[in-house]
Amino acid sequence: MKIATFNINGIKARAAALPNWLDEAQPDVVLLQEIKSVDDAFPRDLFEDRGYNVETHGQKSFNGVAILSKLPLEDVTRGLPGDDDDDQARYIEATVVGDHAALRLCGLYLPNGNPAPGPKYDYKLAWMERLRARAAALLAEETPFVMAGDYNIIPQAEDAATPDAWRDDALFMLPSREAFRKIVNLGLTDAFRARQQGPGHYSFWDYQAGAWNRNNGIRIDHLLLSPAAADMLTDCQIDREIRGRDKPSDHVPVWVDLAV
DNA sequence: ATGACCGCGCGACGCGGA
Repeated sequence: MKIATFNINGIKARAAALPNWLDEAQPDVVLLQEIKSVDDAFPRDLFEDRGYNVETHGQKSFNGVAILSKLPLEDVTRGLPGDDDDDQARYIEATVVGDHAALRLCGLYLPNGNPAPGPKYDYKLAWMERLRARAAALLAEETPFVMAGDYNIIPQAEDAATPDAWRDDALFMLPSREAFRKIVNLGLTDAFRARQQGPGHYSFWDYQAGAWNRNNGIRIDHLLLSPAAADMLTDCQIDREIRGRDKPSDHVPVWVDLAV
């Protein structure tokens, strides 16, 4: 089962590039972030015509997550537990049933957190603690799961082309990386690092300052696997080249193949 | 990060109905 995460930076702006990539890459499941659309305005037909089931959790202008799946999506839940006052659309879960196992899909768009310090940074860290609690709850249930999305976290210096430039940024500051490690250290596997080592692997390049042409990227889109899901891992890749196409998102897809 | 962007909603604007 090929499962991808992709921050598309606006579904309307990606109405051509996203279907093109789907037709080529043929993922079974896609966790989308930054749809920047309310549910009613999401162009479901684009995906239903290609055989995908569609579940969205949108809001006006900002954020918004969705799941596309060739398999039926069951027990869909919207929003990250732990704060009833949080009205930002950043989290969605659903279950797919494979040949051997049921798999919980957790799609997330973790807050950027800049400027730091400040209220946006406090929100990021609080959100990460809620995500840790959710991962711990799923582990306690022994539900195999994939927690994937735009984490807005550069885990290590090797995950940035110019790490010194990010030292005081909310994506790379020590408390951010500690909060990320606290989630991983529950027993989750960073799928990409289970398959690939070394520097130079990125999932985001800023639109500004020729970042793509200079390969000034960062790796911030991650798929964290529960132990049972990690045992099913057969591949993990970054579809880097689509960043160079017409009207690209500033992120590219990252995907795993799981023998579910 | 940075020389270099992008997407969105809003409002302006044009249009049609009162």
